[in-house]
Amino acid sequence: MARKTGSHSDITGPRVRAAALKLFAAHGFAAVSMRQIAAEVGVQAGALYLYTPDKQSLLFDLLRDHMQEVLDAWEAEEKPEGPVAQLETFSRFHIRFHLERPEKVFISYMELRNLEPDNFEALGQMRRQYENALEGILKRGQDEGLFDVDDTKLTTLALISMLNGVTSWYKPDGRLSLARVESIYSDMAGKAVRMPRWKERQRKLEAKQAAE
Amino acid sequence: MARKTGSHSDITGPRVRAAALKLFAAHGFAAVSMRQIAAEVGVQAGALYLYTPDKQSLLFDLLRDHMQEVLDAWEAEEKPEGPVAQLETFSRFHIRFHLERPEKVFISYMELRNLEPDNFEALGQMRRQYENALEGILKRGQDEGLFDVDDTKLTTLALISMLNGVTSWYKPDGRLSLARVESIYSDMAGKAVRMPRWKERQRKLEAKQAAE
DNA sequence: ATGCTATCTGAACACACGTTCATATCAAGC
DNA sequence: GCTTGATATGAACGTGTGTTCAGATAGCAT
Repeated sequence: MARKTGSHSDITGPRVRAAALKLFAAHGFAAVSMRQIAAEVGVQAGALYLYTPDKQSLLFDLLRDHMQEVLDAWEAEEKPEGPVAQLETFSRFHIRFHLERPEKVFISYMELRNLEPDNFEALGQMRRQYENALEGILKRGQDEGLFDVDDTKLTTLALISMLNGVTSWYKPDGRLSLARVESIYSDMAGKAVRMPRWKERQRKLEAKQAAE
Repeated sequence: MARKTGSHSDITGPRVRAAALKLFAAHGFAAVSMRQIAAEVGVQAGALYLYTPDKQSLLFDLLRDHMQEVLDAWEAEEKPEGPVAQLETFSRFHIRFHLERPEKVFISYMELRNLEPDNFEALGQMRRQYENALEGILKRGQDEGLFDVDDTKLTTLALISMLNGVTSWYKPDGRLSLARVESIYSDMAGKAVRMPRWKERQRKLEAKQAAE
């Protein structure tokens, strides 16, 4: 018995990806079998190969599509003027976007090592592109004397690590609302890099003295 | 041919754990076979069972021993007076300790889900104990008006996420020295939670006005 | 009603898995 | 030198793996 009513490629295809995402996130790529994925979809294992050439592609497609989504979404995000406001926008965007897709984020940072070298490299490039968006903000802020950052590359990674951490404990029905979490994190990020007022005053003072 | 010269339990046991650690960190628990571990040690798969009851215990023992090491090391660490200095000590300790054991840290945060429920729970308790050390510092700092933290629990997790992130990019022979990384991170952590001076002044002002 | 094609089944392939165990080998104690 | 016990082998067990494929089924076009 094949081809049940209304069961088409357009339906099964997405369901395969959804099942793979769910199971990879829960148990890890290596620990999930094609038969488990098939069972989740309600199909035999052989049928999966109508929708993916192999297991590895199933993982890679999920990761690549996710990263593309992140990049597109950040591209589309309305950006305010000035590094300080932009950093807040980035922090809030990152938290919100990632909390809305916890499983994709999870596998994106967990399963990279299960990718074959070529696929790994492709993903790494996309990730670096995203990191550069944040580093650009930090650099501009530093040039304008608004941020006090020792090393922009390192700080970028530190901030992203911090923001990513949210996915490992946040529960939608937990103690804190999404809006609250957004605020707290973007606050911490801002404070971690902002030029302290006393340092700014000192800088101006020194500039004055040097001019005399 | 068994029992080669000088080949004893005292030698092979640690070598088994070392091989398991190395391979689990590189490819993930589920993706590593007992035969691979045995090959790394230079022994047949069957011999591993003289040193571990099963594969799961191999993982759990690694994770538990690591967490115990962390807890003991922090216990032994000399702590200065005052939350501000203590936070710096904690940050520096965390960075240093974890960068010296990148593989153990990696599997500690990656392979938790491969633990059976009981083992998972045991590990979670140890981890919470460590987090409480940091949260204690934040709480005292907040009580003394030195820190400006919205939610100590959330901030604890955010800081630890940030500090942990270092393990995913740091290379011992890279651009930045361990000492430099320590400084940058502990600096960011401090700034992220410290009470800003203008806010402190405002607080004192308001207290004065309320007294009138 | 018939044929066509997209969709799926179910069995099979070769291989790898974790684990067990009878057997062999060596180092040390008497 | 012989026995003993710790340490290892290597084959085997049953189960599960990713993947392939001939054949079955069902909806659509004619």
